[in-house]
Amino acid sequence: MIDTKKIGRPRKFDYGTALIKAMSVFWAKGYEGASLRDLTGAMGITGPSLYATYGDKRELYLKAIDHYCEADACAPLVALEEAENIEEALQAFLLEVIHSATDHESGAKGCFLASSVATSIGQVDGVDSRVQAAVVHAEEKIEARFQAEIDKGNLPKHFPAKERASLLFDIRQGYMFRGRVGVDKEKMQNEVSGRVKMLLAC
Amino acid sequence: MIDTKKIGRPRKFDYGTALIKAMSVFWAKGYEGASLRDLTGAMGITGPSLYATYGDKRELYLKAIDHYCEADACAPLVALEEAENIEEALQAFLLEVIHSATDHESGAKGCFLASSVATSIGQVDGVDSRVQAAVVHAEEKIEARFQAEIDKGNLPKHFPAKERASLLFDIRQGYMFRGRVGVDKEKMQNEVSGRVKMLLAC
DNA sequence: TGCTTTATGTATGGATCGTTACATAAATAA
DNA sequence: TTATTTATGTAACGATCCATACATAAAGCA
Repeated sequence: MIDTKKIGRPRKFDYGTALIKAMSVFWAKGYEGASLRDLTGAMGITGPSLYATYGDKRELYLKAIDHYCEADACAPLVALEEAENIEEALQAFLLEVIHSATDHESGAKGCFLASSVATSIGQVDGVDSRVQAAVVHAEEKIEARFQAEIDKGNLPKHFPAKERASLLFDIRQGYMFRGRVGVDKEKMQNEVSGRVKMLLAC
Repeated sequence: MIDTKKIGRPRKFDYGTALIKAMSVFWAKGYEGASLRDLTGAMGITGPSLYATYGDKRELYLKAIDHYCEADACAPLVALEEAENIEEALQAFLLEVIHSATDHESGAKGCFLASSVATSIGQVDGVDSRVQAAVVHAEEKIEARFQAEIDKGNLPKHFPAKERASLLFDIRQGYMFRGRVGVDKEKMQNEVSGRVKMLLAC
């Protein structure tokens, strides 16, 4: 039931593609560091098109954050949920984190939320609640995976699911920061198996 | 041998105090978000005084980063090194991290390097090397503390000092990010003792 | 064919950005 | 005192910032 026919002149660019380009600019340069010239240049559109389509700079920024939360941020969580057993799940989660921290297709390093958006917390209306929601959402997903393993009997009943979930999320932040700083990818990968064992120890 | 007598009109403000004020502004607003108006206003000086004393905006920024690395960033490391035994050392380190992430005297939240400076990596000349050096320095200090305990026989010879050092640093990053986001301080403190046990487990 | 609707490109608005001349003030040195 | 040195405050510079007015172009609808 998607009505592709719309009144008026059709836009020449793709909404989502241009939004991803905008996200890349914000990711690399931050909110204040990303000028309208940078944004329109990367998006391949003019200023008035940007304002007509996305609103002002702040609204474009919030839309970029929402896109990151829906697309990029959930990739490790998907890997966590899809793996067969919990050990493979944690391994896949961390490897996906390292991958996105060092080899993101946009060329930007680290985590968009941790390395760029965090700077605008308390500065740009609407950012705080989004970042807080992203943290809660991720930790809940991780905890749910642990709990599912407990319920299936693969982890002991007294396994501290909540504590380990927040620990895994903190480890994620550590990897993301090191990715931004430029730490060698292989150095991070070598640590993964040892950390997985720790996360599952009782 | 400090020669307090200097030729020329003496400056009306204290170099270090004003630098800390500048750091607070950069910390809260980021490099691009901190305008010269913001900076001079917080520092209590005029534009020309700022340029004559610290150089341009970028040089002031780098001086603020250096100050943070020498003063604030090392507080948890000092706590780590001064504590009697390794368990108390880790506890003190993490509590100091949480304290600085949530109750820094400047009013800013999180870690200056992780929450603000990270955004300017690859954007402002001189930032990359400073952040990389800070990471290496911190991990070396932590590893040295572990190694000292191994040498004293308080930790087994096969204790993975390097891996645990980088893990502790990643946990630090996690706490700092959550401080920036606004996670409740007590929630973080409650996790500390459990994490200390994990960090020392073999 | 108009009429309406939406998107585009040009061109520019006022505000703020970082930075610097310039003249003045306050200290030491001769 | 006079000369030298350094810091201060005012005032302004060109550049860039985000945002928008305006006229034009391209679609569906009547």
